[in-house]
Amino acid sequence: MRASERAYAALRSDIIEWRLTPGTVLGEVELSERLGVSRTPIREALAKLSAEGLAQPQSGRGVVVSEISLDHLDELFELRSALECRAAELAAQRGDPAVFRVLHEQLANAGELLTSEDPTRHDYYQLVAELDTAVDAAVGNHYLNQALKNLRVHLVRVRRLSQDNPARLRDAAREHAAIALAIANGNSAVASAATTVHLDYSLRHLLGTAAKELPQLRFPPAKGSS
Amino acid sequence: MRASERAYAALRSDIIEWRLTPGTVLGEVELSERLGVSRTPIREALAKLSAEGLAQPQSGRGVVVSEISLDHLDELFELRSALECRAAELAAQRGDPAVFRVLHEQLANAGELLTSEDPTRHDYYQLVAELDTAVDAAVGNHYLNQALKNLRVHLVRVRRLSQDNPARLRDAAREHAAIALAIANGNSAVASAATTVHLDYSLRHLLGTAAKELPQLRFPPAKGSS
DNA sequence: CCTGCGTTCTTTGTATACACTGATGGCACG
DNA sequence: CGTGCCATCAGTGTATACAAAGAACGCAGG
Repeated sequence: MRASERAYAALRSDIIEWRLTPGTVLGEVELSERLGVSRTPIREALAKLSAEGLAQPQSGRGVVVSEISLDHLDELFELRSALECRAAELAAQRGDPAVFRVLHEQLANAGELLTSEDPTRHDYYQLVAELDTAVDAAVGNHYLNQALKNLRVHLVRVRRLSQDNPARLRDAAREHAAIALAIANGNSAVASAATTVHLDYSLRHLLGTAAKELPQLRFPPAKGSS
Repeated sequence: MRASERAYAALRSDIIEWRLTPGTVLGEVELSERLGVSRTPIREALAKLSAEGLAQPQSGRGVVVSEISLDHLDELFELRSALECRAAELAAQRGDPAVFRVLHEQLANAGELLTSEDPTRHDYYQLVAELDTAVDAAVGNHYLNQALKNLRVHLVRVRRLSQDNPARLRDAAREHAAIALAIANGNSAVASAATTVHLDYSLRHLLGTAAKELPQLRFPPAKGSS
C-alpha cells in the first residue's frame, strides 16, 4: 500500500476515534517522524483530511484537527435529515421491494442481536449499515451518495461523544425497521417521515447522553499551557 | 500567492469552463511544464480537484478530468433539490424578513436587468447569487452550506452545456422572486415548494437546450485515436 | 496468424535539500 | 519599565533526484 494512504488512514482513524483531539496541531515533520515516512506523503494525507473537513489549514501555518462539538450536532443532523429523507423517498420509488422486505424482517428482530455478548454490537451495526447500503444502491445517485458519505465521517466522529445504551438501540432498530418497511411498500412520504422521526429521536438521545460526557472532553487549548 | 493555489485555480477554471474536456489525462510532468511550477504543487492541486470531484484518479495511473453529461444532470438536480429545498425551509424559519423582502423586490424587477447590453448578464446573475448568499447566511449551517458549495461547482460546469435565453431568465427571475417572498413571509412549506418548482423548470430547460448542443461536445476518447 | 511472455519506457510515488515566510524572543532605546 | 525593532528559528512551500510500478510494445513460440 502507498505510504500516503497509510498515513491518511492512520490520521483519519486517529481523529475519528478521538486519539487526536480537536485543536491538535498536525506538524509535518513531527508526523513524518512518528509514521516513519517522509513529508511528501504526509502533505498528501493532510490535504485529503482538510478536504474532508477533519482538519483545517491554520492561517497559512500548519493544519489543526477541526473542532467538533454539540453545536455541530444540530447542524450535522440538519444536513443529515435533508439528505437521508430524500434518499429514503427515492429508495421507496426505485428500490426492489423484496430487498427491503428482508431488511425489515431482520431489523424487526434485531433485538436478538443485542442480547449477545459482543460489547461492540458488531452484528447490529452491520445490519444498520446494510440498510444504508441498500438505500444508497436503490437511489443510484452518485452525487447524493457522495454527499452522504462525506457526512457520515463526521457523524461517526461525533457519535463517540455518547454511549449507546441497549434500550435506545432497540428503539432505533424499530425505527429503522419502519423505514425499511415504508421503502418496501414504495411509500415515499412515509419513508421520509419515518426517517425524520428516527433522526429526531437519535439527535435527542445524543444530546441527552453527550451532555454528561462533554465536560471531560473539554481539552486544554491545543498546546500545553502550564 | 502559492504556486499550488495558482495551479489549482488554473486547472479548476479550465475544467469548469470546458477548456479541459472530460477524459483528458492530467499528467503531472506535462502540467508542471505548462504552468511553470514543479510537480509537487501540481500534485497538491490534483489532489484537491480529485477531492472536489472535478477529476478522478485513474486506477493507479494518473488522474483524468471527470465525466459529466446529461445523465449526471438528473442526479445533480436530485441532490440540489434535497439541499436547496431544506435550505429554503430553514431560511424561512430563521431569516430576517426585511432582507428577503428587498431581494423579492429586486428579483420581481429583474426583467430590467435583462434588457441591458451586457451579454454575460452580470447584474442578473449577481442578483441571483445574492439570494443564494442570503439563504446560506440565514440558514447558518456550516455543513449544509459546505455541501451546497461543493454541489455548485458541478452545476456551474454542467450549465455550460446550455445557453440561457432571455425568456427563460425572465421566468427564472420570477421563480426566484417567489422563493424570496415565501422566505420573507416565513412560510417554509411554500419556500420549499417554490424551490422544487423552480428546480424542475430549470432542469427541464437545461435538458431541452442542452440536447441540441451535446452532439458537438462528444469528444474523441481522451487520447487521439486515428 | 495469434497468443503469451519479457523488456523497456513512461509516469507516478517517495525522499530530501533548499528557500522563504511568519513567529518568537531578546535587546536597546525612549 | 514599557515598547518597538531586529535577529534567530521553527516550520512550511517548492524543486529535484531517485525508486518503483504499471503499461505498451515487440519478439518468439506455437
